[in-house]
Amino acid sequence: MRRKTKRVARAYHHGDLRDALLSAARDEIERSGYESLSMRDLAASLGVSEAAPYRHFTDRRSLLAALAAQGFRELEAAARRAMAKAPDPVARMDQGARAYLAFATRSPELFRLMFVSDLLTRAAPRDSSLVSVAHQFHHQFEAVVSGLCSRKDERSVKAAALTIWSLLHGFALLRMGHRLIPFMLGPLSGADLAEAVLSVASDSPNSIGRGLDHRRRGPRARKKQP
Amino acid sequence: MRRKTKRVARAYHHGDLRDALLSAARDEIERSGYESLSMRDLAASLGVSEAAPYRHFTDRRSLLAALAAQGFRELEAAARRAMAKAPDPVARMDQGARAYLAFATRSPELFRLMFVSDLLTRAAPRDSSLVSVAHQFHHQFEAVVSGLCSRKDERSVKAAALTIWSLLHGFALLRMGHRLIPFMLGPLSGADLAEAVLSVASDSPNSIGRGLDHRRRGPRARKKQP
DNA sequence: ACCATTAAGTTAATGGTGTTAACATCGATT
DNA sequence: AATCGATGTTAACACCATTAACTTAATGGT
Repeated sequence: MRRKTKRVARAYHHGDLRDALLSAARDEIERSGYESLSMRDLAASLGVSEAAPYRHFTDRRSLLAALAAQGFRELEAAARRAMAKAPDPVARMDQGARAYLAFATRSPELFRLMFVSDLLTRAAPRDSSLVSVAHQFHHQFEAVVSGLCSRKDERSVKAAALTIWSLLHGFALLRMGHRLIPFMLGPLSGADLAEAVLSVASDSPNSIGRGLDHRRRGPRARKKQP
Repeated sequence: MRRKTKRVARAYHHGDLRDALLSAARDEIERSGYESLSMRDLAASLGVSEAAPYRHFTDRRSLLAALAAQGFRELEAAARRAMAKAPDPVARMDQGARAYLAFATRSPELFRLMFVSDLLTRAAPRDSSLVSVAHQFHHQFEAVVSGLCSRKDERSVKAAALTIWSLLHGFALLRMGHRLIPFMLGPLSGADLAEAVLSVASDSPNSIGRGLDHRRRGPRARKKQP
């Protein structure tokens, strides 16, 4: 229904099916959740045969992976744009965090697909381009946090980055539980709460540094990773 | 495979199918992810016919919902047990948070099912008992955080609870991205990172209070505050 | 002791799904 | 102009959730 009917109204070749699939799939998952996306319905909605999508994506999984990769690129771009006009590192962090939360709010299902689906963790043929774009995203995030940290050693920065990311990430996800959230909010407005979270995010690099120093007895008492 | 073969080795009635289904399903989802759980395979693995499970669960969804509800009860019990011997509110929070993270580590797929699947948010016939047990869980969580807060008004407590929960929740989920995490960790051990996160969790109630006061300059600057 | 009821299994069928093989069409290259 | 590869189609296959209709066995009232 995109721009297909424009041409001859019955062209044998769609002309732009790959993009049309991604775009239609994206609309569809926001409507009904990514778990219930049906390849057949998708094809039908574009007026194309059941098997046509498989000329462009080997799998349903790979279509979803492409969607997720597109989401990562988009999120990175949005964050970059938001941070562009920030004067100092603190403002950069703040704007970046806002962009992250805004993305999760605008496209919750895409966000879930990117971060909590089994695409990145399960199944043998993991889409390598998806993995690389996800890594790239995290790299940029660490750079932003680094600007915020007083101590720039790798340990501190990585700890701070993952802590702040955890906070934003968890908040974004909890906010999606439509029925749960009103119960949790009480008299609090969503905006106020977001401010609270963001203020903690800005403060935390210091706490993290203190935390790491406080708790460690021996230089590196243990090397194991649970 | 439970205690079925004990009796007569070919009893027409299984005797304990409901529990057996839940138990087998739980094992299975931790092995292959909850999205790919198959009712047929499940039935087959218990030596029972394809339709048998539907005598105990109306749906695949409702089986998963029962699994999730069981998870909530278990998590709540584990947290309660962990917090039982804590002398003060700070220790309570710490122990509760550790129990939460430990649960997510021990049963990652069940955790995903409980918190980021579409069970609680999507679809018309939402399992009401699941919703209520989830609410109950959150209520207990708020009580723990309340003990940690200097200011006990509802606004502050709810903000603190959701902030701390966000942090733990996000960390638990990020830690599941098997391939992502080594990349994020760098020279940091997982245990050290957990300590950092936990220390922020303990500190944050104060930050949150400050955050809320600082940032608000709207019309009704304070509504229920002496 | 009988029998009706019912919970808990069974088999068989329905309809939907991802996916693939074999064939068809068309735009582009030679 | 003939060909060839990319893109689309049709017709299958295998899997899966779910349901209808039937069977078995245990239970409880008389």
